[in-house]
Amino acid sequence: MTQATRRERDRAATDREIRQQARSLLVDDGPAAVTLRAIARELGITAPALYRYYSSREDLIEHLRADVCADLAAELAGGLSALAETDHVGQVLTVCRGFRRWALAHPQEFTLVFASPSPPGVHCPVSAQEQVRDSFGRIFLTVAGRVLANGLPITRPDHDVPEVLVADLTHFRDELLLTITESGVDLGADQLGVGTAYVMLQFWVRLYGQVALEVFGQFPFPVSDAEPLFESMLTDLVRDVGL
Amino acid sequence: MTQATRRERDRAATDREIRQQARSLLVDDGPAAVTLRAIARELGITAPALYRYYSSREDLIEHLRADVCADLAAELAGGLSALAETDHVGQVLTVCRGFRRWALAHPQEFTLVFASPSPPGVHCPVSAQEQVRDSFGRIFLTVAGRVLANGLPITRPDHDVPEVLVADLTHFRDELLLTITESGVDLGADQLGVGTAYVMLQFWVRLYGQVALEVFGQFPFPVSDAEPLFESMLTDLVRDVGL
DNA sequence: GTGCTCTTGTGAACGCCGTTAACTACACCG
DNA sequence: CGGTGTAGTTAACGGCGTTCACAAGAGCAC
Repeated sequence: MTQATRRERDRAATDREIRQQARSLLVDDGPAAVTLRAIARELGITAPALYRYYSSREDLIEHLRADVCADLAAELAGGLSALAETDHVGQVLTVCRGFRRWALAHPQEFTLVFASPSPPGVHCPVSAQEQVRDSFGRIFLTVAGRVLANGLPITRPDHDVPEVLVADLTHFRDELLLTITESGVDLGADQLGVGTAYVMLQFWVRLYGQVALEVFGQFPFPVSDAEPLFESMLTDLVRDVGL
Repeated sequence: MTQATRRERDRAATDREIRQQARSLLVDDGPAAVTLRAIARELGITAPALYRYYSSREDLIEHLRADVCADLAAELAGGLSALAETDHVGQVLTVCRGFRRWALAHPQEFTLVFASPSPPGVHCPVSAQEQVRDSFGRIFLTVAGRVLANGLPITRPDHDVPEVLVADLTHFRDELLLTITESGVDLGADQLGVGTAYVMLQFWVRLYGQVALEVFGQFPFPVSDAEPLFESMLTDLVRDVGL
C-alpha cells in the first residue's frame, strides 16, 4: 500500500508520539501545560528537536486542535452506531448529548477548539480552520441529512428568512447538500431549503450556548445539577425545530 | 469624606495605575501579554514590587476580570439612559446589542470573563466569581425587572417547568426579585414565577451562544456580515419569549 | 566501499516569564 | 529622636519558546 521508506515511517511514528504526549498533557494539566520542553522531556528528546516536526508551538497546537476534533467526531459516530437507522430523532438527541458529555469531560479541549479567539487573518490555509470543523461538522450534518431525508419537515418556511442572510445561508445549504449526498443519502434540494438551514443554525446556537455556559460555569445562578437543565433545553430545542 | 492617610492614597493610586496598565495590555495584545514584568516595565518599577499589591499574577487577573465586568455594566447602563423609561422592549434590545458590541470590541476581555474554564473548587470567596457577575448581571436583571413590572407577560407557564429544575429556578427567581426591588421597582411574586425565570435563562443561553459563536468565529459556515444574523436572532428571541 | 547529502538530533545561548529572598530607603508614629 | 512598617530594590532560581552551530548517521550515487 503505502510504500514508505524507513525514514518516513520513523518520522511518522515520532510525530504520532509527539501529538500523543501533547494530548495527554492537555488533558491532564490544561492548555498551558502543553509545552515544547515538557513534550520533549516525556519523549526523552530535547526541545529544539520538535522544530523538525512543527515550525512553532502554535503550529503544533493547531494540529492538536485537529486531532481533538477528529476524536470528537469519532466518539459521536461511535455512540450513533448503536441506534436504529430509522430512529432519526434519537440520533439527533444522541449527538447532542454526546457533544455535551465530551465538552464536560474535556473542558480543556473544548476551550481550545470551540472557545479560542479565531486568529483574524487566518482564512487562507483551508486545512486548519475549515478542515477541523469539517471532521466534527460532518458527523453533525450527516445526522441532519438523515433526519431531512426521512421527510421530517423542519418548520421555518424559506420566506421567513431575512433577505440579507439568504446568500450566506444558500452557501451553507449547498454545503449541507454536498456533505449529505457524499454520505450516501439521497436528498433533493426541495427538502433542504434556506429556511431549513436557518433553523439548523439556530439549533447550533442554542446547543453551543448551553454547553459552553455549562463548561464555563456562567449560568446566572448556581445550578445544583446541570443535566436536567440540559435535557430540558434539548426537549424544547427539538420541539421548537419541529422534530 | 474618606479620611485617608497619604500612604493610603498613594497606594490606591499605584493600584489604579497597575490595573490600568494591565487593562491596556489585555486590550492591545491579549491575555497572554498581561505580564507582571510588562506591567512593571510600563510603570517604571520592577516586577517584584507588584507583589506588594497582588499575591500572584492570577490574583491580579482576578481583579482585572472584575474591572472588565464593571466597565461592561457601566457601558450597558450608559446606552440605556438614552431611552424612554417606558420603552421596555427597546431597553432589552439595547442591552443585548450592547453586550454583543462590547464582546466584539473586546474579545480578549470577553474570553477572560465569559469563556475561561471556571476554577473547579473556587466558590467560597464570594467576592470574585459572584460579585463579578453581579456587576454585570445587575444591569441585565434590572432591565428584566422593568419589563416584568410593566405587566408584559413572559409566556412560559410555571407548570411547564420540569420539576427537578424548580428548586434552582426558585432561588434564581428570589434573587431576581431581590435585585429588582433593590433597584426601586415594585414587583410582586405573582408577576415573576418560576416559569419566567426559566424563560430568562433560555434567553441568556441563546444570547450568549450567538455572541460567543461570533466572537470565536465558530459559525458552521462563513458569514459575510454577522450583524444581520444577530439582529435576526434577536428578533426571533424577543418574539419567542413573548415580548 | 567511498564519499556526498540530507535528515534528525544535541548543546549552548538569548531573552522572556513568575516567584522568592535579602536588603535598602523612607514615611509615619510615639 | 528612635522604632516600625511599607514600598521599593537587586539577585537569583527554574521554566518557557526559539535560534544557531554543530555532530551523528541514514540513503544514495558512483
